[in-house]
Amino acid sequence: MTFPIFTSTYTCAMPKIRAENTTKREIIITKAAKLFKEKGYKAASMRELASLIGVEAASLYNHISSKGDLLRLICFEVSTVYYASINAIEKDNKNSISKIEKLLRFHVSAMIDNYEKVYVTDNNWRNLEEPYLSEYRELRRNYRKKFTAIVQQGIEENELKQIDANSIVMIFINAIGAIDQWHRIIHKVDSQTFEDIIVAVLIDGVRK
Amino acid sequence: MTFPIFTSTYTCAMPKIRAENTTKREIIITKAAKLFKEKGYKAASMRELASLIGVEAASLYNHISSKGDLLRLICFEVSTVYYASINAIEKDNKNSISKIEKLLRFHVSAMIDNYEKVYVTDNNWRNLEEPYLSEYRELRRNYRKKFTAIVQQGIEENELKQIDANSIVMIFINAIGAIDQWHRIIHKVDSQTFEDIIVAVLIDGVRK
DNA sequence: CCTACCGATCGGTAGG
DNA sequence: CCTACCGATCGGTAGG
Repeated sequence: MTFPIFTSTYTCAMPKIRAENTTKREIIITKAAKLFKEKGYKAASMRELASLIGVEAASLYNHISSKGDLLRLICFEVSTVYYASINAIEKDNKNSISKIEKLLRFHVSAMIDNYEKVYVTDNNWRNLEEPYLSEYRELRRNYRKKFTAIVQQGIEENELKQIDANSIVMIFINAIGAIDQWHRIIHKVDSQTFEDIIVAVLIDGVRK
Repeated sequence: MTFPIFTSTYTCAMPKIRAENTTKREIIITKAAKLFKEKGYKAASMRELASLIGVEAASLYNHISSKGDLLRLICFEVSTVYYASINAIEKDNKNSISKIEKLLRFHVSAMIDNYEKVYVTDNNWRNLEEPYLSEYRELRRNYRKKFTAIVQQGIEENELKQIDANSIVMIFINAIGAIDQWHRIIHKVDSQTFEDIIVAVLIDGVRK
């Protein structure tokens, strides 16, 4: 069996959010993302994080200020990367479908390359404390608005079906979460194939 | 703007998992689902649950045996409903696309009608304790296998694109989670329209 | 259904 | 980076 299908207009290799962990602080953040992903933010304890790193809990506080701070750092780092991507794509003089494809491929790549941090952000941002919670919520809302505008453009230019653009964006953003499950299991298809499948299914699903 | 599109083959009205809460025990379970959804299982406390119901925390234990038991009851109740649905659909003598549509509509309806319980199950089942965790994991795996078989049938009968069936199922199951976001916001489209959109986008996305 | 209370664990600080 | 320890909160029990 083969999985042919979609001619990629873009290759969209997204680098890791950070190339290598050098400082102790960065090691703590990375390990925290891994632990938060496995246990959930609330269920993860600073004592367990410390033991993963090989120090006592109290020692963590020489490098970071609190547990909530770890979550905040992760969420806003991910958000920054997402904004950089959509801001660049918005300025493209491409048609809507090309922009959407590029954005979908970015989402998939980001999810694969920065698995833990993206997962933690998507699933635990509600645990942020004020004022960061409100700030993050606004970033999220605004990101979705930008995404919706790109879809709306495609509807108006008759490239896409006449469907509510907001609904499409909600479906797309959720569908991409499938990568999480792809990541967990023995991969019957490689990451590039899976990316192609997601792009093909979603774009053909809205294409006129 | 209108949202035409998909001719529904099935109407698939799924009733609420339980019609009304009569016993105190059922009230506790329902309120627990609501609380677990809002705060997450770990972050929700039995004291807060008790106060929502108007009793002291200790009094809860006259009706349920533990916090973990509440989660178990919710997850396995949802699972039972899902199995009833897919077992019925499997036996249909319909083509693959009709079965998939019916299944998608069931998922959407179940998510809308039993919002809190389905949400809690999808997002908190990892907090189940053994042996229930293993049991639930197996149920989940097996459900997905049934779903995949229906998709595979469509691929082999040339109704669907030649794409890895597992990947399609992962995308579908995740995409349906969009209802959660639909549920949170001011509804620009009603639930029936949103259901139609999801079905249209996903089925056209895999249709040959 | 309540009061009273338990042992455990949490995030975080003081002080060195 | 550690030991020692804090106040708070947790799930749950005893006893009535």
